[in-house]
Amino acid sequence: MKVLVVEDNRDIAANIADYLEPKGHVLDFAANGQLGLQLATNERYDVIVLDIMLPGLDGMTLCRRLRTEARVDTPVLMLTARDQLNDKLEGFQVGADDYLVKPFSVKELEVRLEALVKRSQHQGASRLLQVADLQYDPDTMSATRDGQALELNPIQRKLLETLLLNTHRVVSREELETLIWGDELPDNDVLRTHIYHLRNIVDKPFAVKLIHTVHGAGYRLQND
Amino acid sequence: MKVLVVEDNRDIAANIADYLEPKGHVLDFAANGQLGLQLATNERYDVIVLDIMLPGLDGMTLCRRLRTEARVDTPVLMLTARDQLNDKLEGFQVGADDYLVKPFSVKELEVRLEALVKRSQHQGASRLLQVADLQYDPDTMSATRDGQALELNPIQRKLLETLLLNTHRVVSREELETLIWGDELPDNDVLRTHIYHLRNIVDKPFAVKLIHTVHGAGYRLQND
DNA sequence: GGGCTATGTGAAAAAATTGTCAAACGGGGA
DNA sequence: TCCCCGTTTGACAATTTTTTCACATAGCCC
Repeated sequence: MKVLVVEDNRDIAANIADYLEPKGHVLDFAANGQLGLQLATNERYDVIVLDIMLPGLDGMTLCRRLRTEARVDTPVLMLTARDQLNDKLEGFQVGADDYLVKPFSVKELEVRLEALVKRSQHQGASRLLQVADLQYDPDTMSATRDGQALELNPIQRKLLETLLLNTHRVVSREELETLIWGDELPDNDVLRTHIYHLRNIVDKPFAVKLIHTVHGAGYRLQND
Repeated sequence: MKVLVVEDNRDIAANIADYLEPKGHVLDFAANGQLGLQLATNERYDVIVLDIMLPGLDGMTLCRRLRTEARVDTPVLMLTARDQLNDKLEGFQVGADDYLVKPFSVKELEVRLEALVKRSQHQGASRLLQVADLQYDPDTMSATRDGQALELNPIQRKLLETLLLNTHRVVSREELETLIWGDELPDNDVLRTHIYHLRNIVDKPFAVKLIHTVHGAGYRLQND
C-alpha cells in the first residue's frame, strides 16, 4: 500500500520505513506540516500517518484543512506522544480515523494501517455482489436469481450479503450469529432455521444449489 | 485457542482460567519464568500471557530469550502492575506484541488475545498449503489431490492441515491429539482410526502415498 | 524366530450436527 | 384493537461424524 508519513522525528520515520518498506509498501515522507498537506492533496495515498506535534503546521490543523478545504478523504492515523483524552477526541472531530500513542510497535502500526485501508476500500465499493446467476445489490437491498427477484427479509438479506462478501470462503456459524445478533447470541440454534428459509428462497426453486454446508464449520457460497 | 499463562500469582491465574476455559480455550500455566520458558520453547501455543514480575527469571528476560535464543515468534502479551512508560518501551524492544496493566478485566484480556492470534495467523495465512499434488485451502476448507476434490470431515481437515503445516517434519501423535481434543484426551487410541480414514481419502485412491508412519514417533507428510 | 508393542483395518454403535416444518410469539402499523 | 410480518421456539427426522471394539498386521528387540 502507498503511505504518506508526516513526522519530523527522523528516528521514528526511519523506524517505520525499516519495517514497512521491506514488506513492499511504498512510503513518502514529509518532515513538516506544509509539505505534508501539499503531498496529501496532490498525490494519491492509501493511508496517511500523521504526527500531531509538527513544526509549522500542526497535525490537527493539517487534518482539518485536508478534510474541509482539500476534500481529501484518505484515511488518517494520528500519532501522539500524549495520552490525553482531549487529543483523541479532537483528533476524531478533526476527521482522523485512528489513533496511536507513542511509543508504539511498528507491527501494531501496520495492522492498524491495513485495517484502515481495508475499511476505506470497502466503503467506496457498494458494487453489485454476485455469484453465478445470483445477485445482490447492497444499496437497493434487492436480490435476484436468474433474473427474477427474490423476496428477502432483513435477516435473510444480512446472511446473503455476508455469504456473498465471502464467496468461496467458509463463514462460521459464529461469524454469522454475531453478525446478526451482536454479542447477545440466542441460546438455541435459530440460525439453522434462517438458513433453511434462505435456502428455500435462494436455492430450492433452482437446479443448482449455491449454499453449501461445511459440516462442523459453517456455510459457504459457491458455484461448482 | 491454546494459551500459555506465565504468572506466579495464583489468584490472577485462577481468574483467567475461570473465564477462558469455559469458552473452550486450552490453558497451560507456569508459576515461574524457568518453567514458562521451557513450555514456551517446547510446546506450541497460539499466544503467551507473560507477567513481568516473576520469581527467578523475569518476564523481560524470558521474552528476550524466547525471541533471540529459542526463535519462537508466538505473540506475547505482557502483564505489569506498573504503568511505566519504560516498561512498555522495554517490552516492545524485547519483542512483546501487546501490553496490559494490572488490574485488568479478563474480558479485555480475551479480546486482546484474540486480536493477537488473528493478527499472527493473518501473516502466514491465506496461502494454499501444498505437498506434491495435494492441496488444502484453509479459507474454503477444501482439499484436492490431482485436481479432484477430497471430502473431509472436521477432524480430517484439522489433521491434514496440521500435517501440511509441518510438511517433512514428524508430527507426534500427542501433538495431533491435543490439537483435536485439547487437554481431555480420549482414553483409547481413536487417533489411529482417524488417520486410517484420512488415508483412505488422501492416499488410497492414488499411486503415491504421502502420509507416512514413523514408528514410535508419529506421522509425517512427505513426497519421496 | 518368538514375544512384545505399535499400528492398520473395518464394521457397527453412539453421538453430534444439521435439516425440516408447524406453531407460537411479539412488535408495529392499519 | 386486530392483523401482518418477521422471528423464534421446539420437536422430530435425516445425515454426518465420532467413537468403540475386535481382530489383523507390521516393526522392533532379544
